[in-house]
Amino acid sequence: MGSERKEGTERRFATEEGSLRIHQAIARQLGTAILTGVHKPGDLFEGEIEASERLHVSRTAYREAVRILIAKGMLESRPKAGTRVLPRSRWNVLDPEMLAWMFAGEPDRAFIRDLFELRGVIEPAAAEFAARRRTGEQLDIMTRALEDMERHGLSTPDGRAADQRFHHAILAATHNDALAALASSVGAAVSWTTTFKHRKKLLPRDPLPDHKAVYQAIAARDTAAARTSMAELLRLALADMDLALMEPEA
Amino acid sequence: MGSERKEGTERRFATEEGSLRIHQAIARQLGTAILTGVHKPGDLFEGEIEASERLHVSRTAYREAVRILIAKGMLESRPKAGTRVLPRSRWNVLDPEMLAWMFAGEPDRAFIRDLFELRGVIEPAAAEFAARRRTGEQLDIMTRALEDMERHGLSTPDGRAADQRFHHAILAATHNDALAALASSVGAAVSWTTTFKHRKKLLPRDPLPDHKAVYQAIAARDTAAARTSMAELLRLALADMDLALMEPEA
DNA sequence: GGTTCGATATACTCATACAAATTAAATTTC
DNA sequence: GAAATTTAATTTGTATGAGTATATCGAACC
Repeated sequence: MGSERKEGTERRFATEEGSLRIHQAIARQLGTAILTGVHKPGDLFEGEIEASERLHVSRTAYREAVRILIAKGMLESRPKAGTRVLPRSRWNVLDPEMLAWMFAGEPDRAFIRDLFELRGVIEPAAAEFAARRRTGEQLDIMTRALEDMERHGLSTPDGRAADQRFHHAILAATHNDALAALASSVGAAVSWTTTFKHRKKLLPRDPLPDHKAVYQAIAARDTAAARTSMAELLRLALADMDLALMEPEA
Repeated sequence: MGSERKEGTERRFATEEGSLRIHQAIARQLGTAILTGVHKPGDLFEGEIEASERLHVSRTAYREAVRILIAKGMLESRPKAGTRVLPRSRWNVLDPEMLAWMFAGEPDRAFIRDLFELRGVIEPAAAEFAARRRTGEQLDIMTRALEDMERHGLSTPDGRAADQRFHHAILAATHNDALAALASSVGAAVSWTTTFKHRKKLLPRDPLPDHKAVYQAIAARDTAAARTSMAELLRLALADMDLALMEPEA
């Protein structure tokens, strides 16, 4: 036991695109397992030696993976006590990487609802701040994003990326780092919306006019209009979303 | 070179309270250095060997520290390219641990302002949701928190902890995990408010009536009143805060 | 029954060796 | 001479084994 590790080659893990270091791959694997409920809060992990052997990685790599998850509030580890999953309330569910893990698989519907509710709270206010504080450059970014959205349409990845860029630009234009930090969370919700709606083949409404209304309000520095138009955009998006979430899985 | 490591004892790092593992202590040290601008975005770190030797820790421990900071979006590392500080926009500034590092030292005033603005966006909405969805148990928690606040006063650590518990309970009562994840961010702002005001010796106003108004609205399930009373609480707190921030450092 | 104390399991730290990956330079080729 | 290709060098990444520190559990002891 110990001479079985001699190949020494091909130690990479494929993912959707590109490859990850081992520790990162393990972190993703464990993180996903926790998010999907394989390991529940309070559950105790096996020891480092067992775990690393079972996963066919070194203790070093495994430990670094665990460090990552601890940094995200998912795990806790103490000598003798072991490594255990923390209560959900301690997880940094807004962490960009964690959101990526969630949305790589089939994300929890309740959490999508929560994320949408958060959008509803954040984005109208953000739009108002953006209307007040945006620079010319930031407006240019929104202009281009909107153009790209129109050119590619929301059915293409390029179009969806442009959609995200638009919302991201608004948050950046608030000139508030704390709000801007929520960009990835909002982005995850944005991307999921169109993905979901598209999968359901129900594109009942062209979202572009809504976006343009927001854009024009921000361009005109009309704070009140920015807020209300963004709220309206979200209200409609949420309605579509709720409709999609109601139905059983395709 | 190599026989100098023989003592083998007393390898702990003291902090305000308790002790940290080495990797965590290094992570805190590096994280704080980045937050205070010692290492700026784009800056390249020294190599792992140099760094770990300079800090008198093993490469393993140093690397685990770096993994933590990477997990929080502050660093990036690639073979040959080295380890460098990411742009501020990539930092997870809402991460609880990161907030703790910030507020251990003298936090950036601009960021405090941002955090307060975030509170202004989040908490009124949260109060409204809480008024609609709170359970009896959650209301009990608020009740006790308010009692503790009244008993201890905001000048004591116990009182301030109760203040945080109150706001935390409201976020929990939204039954929205995404909103609840912002508890630590809001909490940091809450705690800094009273600390700051107290340091300045300007306690012009008893914040308890404001809190009671919010509490009663939530207890009565009056969503509109919950929102407006929370907004009012924050408006007043912000006014005090701005006043304190205007003045030069004591 | 509570308290102290010791054994034990577990994560933590260290040191060293080697592998992989990426950048940069050197070389070839057109 | 410029572009593509190969080579080399540097840095992080992974593996392994030995030893340390610490929290928990159980037993002995008030």
